[in-house]
Amino acid sequence: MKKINDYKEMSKSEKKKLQKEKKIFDAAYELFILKGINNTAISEIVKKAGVAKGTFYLYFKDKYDIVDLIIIRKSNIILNEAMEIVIESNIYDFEENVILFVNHIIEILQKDKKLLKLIYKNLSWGLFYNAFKNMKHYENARRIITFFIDKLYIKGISNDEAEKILFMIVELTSSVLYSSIILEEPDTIENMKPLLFKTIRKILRN
Amino acid sequence: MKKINDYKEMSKSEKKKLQKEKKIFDAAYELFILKGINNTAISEIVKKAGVAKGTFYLYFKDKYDIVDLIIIRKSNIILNEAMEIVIESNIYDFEENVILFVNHIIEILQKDKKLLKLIYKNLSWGLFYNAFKNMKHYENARRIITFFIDKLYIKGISNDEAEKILFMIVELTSSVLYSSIILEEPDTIENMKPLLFKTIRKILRN
Amino acid sequence: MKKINDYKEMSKSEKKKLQKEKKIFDAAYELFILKGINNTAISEIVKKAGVAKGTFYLYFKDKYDIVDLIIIRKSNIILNEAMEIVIESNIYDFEENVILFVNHIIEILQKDKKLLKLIYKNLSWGLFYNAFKNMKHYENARRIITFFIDKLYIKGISNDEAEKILFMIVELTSSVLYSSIILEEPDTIENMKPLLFKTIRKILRN
Amino acid sequence: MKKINDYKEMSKSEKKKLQKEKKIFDAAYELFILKGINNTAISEIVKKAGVAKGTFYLYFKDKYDIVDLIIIRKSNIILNEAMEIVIESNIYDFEENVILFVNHIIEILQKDKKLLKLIYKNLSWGLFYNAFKNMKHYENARRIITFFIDKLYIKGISNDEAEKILFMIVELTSSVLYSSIILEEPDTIENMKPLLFKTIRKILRN
DNA sequence: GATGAATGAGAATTCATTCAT
DNA sequence: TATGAATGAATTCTCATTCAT
Repeated sequence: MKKINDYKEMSKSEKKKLQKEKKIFDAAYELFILKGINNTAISEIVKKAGVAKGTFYLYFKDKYDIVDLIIIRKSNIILNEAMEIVIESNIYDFEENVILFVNHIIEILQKDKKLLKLIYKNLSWGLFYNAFKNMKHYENARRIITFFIDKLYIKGISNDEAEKILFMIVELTSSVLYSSIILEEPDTIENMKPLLFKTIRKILRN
Repeated sequence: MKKINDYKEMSKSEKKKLQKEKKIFDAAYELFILKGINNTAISEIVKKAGVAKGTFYLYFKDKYDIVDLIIIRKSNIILNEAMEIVIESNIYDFEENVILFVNHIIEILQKDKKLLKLIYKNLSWGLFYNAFKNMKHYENARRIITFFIDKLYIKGISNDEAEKILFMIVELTSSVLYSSIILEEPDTIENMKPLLFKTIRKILRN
Repeated sequence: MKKINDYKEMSKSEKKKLQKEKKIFDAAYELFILKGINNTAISEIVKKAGVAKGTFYLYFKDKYDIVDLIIIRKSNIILNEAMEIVIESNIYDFEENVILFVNHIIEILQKDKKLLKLIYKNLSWGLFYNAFKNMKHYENARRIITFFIDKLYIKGISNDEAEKILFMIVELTSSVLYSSIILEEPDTIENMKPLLFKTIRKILRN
Repeated sequence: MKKINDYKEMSKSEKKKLQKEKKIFDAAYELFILKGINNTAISEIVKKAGVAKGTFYLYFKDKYDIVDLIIIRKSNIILNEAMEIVIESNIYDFEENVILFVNHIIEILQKDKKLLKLIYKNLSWGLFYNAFKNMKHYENARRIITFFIDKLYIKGISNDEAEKILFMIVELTSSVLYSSIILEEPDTIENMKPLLFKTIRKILRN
């Protein structure tokens, strides 16, 4: 079987293809962030990417195909960074771990409002969860999920329930993030944070 | 200022105007529910409403103008119903009141998935909250919000914090509702309910 | 009920609409004749007609909508002319009538090869026959068909069979016309004519 | 000149070429039958054939190049079969021979409506007639044509006229076939048959 | 000979908005 | 007020053909 990651072992044309895909992906990402998905025409994407219109359809089904990819890839990066910080902190209290984790995500998305907007409006738990659970490329993200679920299991919570708790924390966090960062409702993220963390702690306790 | 509610006191032409507005509103609602907002053209709305295209622009700025109205009006109805049930229950435990309240909302939206979809995808806390807080027509909804905030105040929670807690409960509930009813992720609403209620109780406790 | 033909009684806007339809129709006809249907873009039609692209779709479903109209209208004109000639000839022999009739059609289409091409390639008996049989506007054409069928009835041929014989004469004639005029195969129309007439006579005899 | 038929004497690479051509031809035929010519893209043909896009252009000029080939080859097969039946019948009455011949063609095309559609819409007498008259590969079909013309010659009809009569019978038959089988207009093929045969007999008689 | 990635012109269709009536 | 014909920019998507490998 062909190893996907071995960029070195790829033929020249395969590399070229990958680069072309990246060009289109990057152009789309920038435009989505800048003008929103619905206001970005494919003709703009290909123009920015410097490829022909037809080339777009060689690599993607439509705009929304790219949106899903963006969400998965970007989330993956952020989640990995957040986990990295948790590990490096050398803190072993689970509640603190979660707060640390969430806090990093907040900080990233606070800086990148556009990305937050894009992710929030197009995220579905299924897309997110299954991508990480099943796909080859997202080993790390999968490990994060498992980490949380395992920790809750130790606290006497079934895997099934743990998964649902995780889901609720994610949903609550992303809702609060979106509303407070983008709309500043009901308050700024700075003012929402203490209550959000308090609420997450409550949810994690029995 | 003209009193809006006094339908009886209106002149004939004013009544006609209101009826025309209602026709357009109703047609738009049905179509949004049926085909989604983006897939509904103004030409379809006016056709269904039986008015001319130009007439639409006499009453509304664009499609999204109507969407906001729909959300506010429909939410208002549902919230009032839910509050009615709380009052009629003669239960005076606050936690139970909230659960009863949320449960009714779940049951309504479980039956009307289309409306849930429409509301969830286009709801913003600001729209919702401010509409009820400030507008004449939504006295009841305003009273509900005040009811909750007062109850939390008695428990020693500041109005400001109470409002945020309310916000979080609303956001969490709507996220869970949407995901579980529409996508059945991470599980059906029936299976999510116990955990959702448990979580809400946790959030309400100190 | 509104009389369709009363051009005089039409409102100004109705007249305008009719003129616009005519403009598009005429432009399309000329282009179809000139370059063929498949090689004519709607953008060319509207450009030639001097209207906006959207206007096209206000009057016609697509290109082929116009093709059908062209065939029916043009056939109607030709058939009426041919019948006129039969009547004016004061010949009362049925066989001669048919030959006279067919001969006129040949002469018209011999002069207008482009129209022949258009008609032949897109004609279906159903379109043709039913249009004349049922539509208000084609009283004369209907009367022609009835005339032939009646004459054959007198000769002891059932209406049903008469209709089929008519169909075969039409099909044979149009095939021969198309092949001989457009492709000069197997011979020129002049050289085919005698045999075609002979064959038609044979078909009409018992 | 290279003998085309000697498959055995071909070099390996020549065989390979022929096989590749056949693959493309077969794929195109199936797709044309299935979806029509205009709705079949070259990319689909090569995909089905399992060759690269560029390869198509090594063997054919365009889609329509293949269409002509299909018509000639398929017609050839059908005509040969029909002739076979005439010969095997041991009937020596010419009129009966023609009817037998036409009847077989009807039966084949009645079973293979798709092929009928393809052939009819793209058949021109010239293509058909000249292919059989001149090309090496269609000796049998050529002999059939000669057979009919000879028989008519015996009846005192010049070769030239005989050819035209044949043409008219073919055109009439194919028109009736197409219209009755595909469109069921003016009636089903079963109901048209008696009249078609009667008409053909009339045409053949002096 | 064979490949298939890349091209980009071009087609059909939609639809919010305007404005003369 | 109300109408609805007209607009035309904008968008998506297709596909025959080329050409470097």
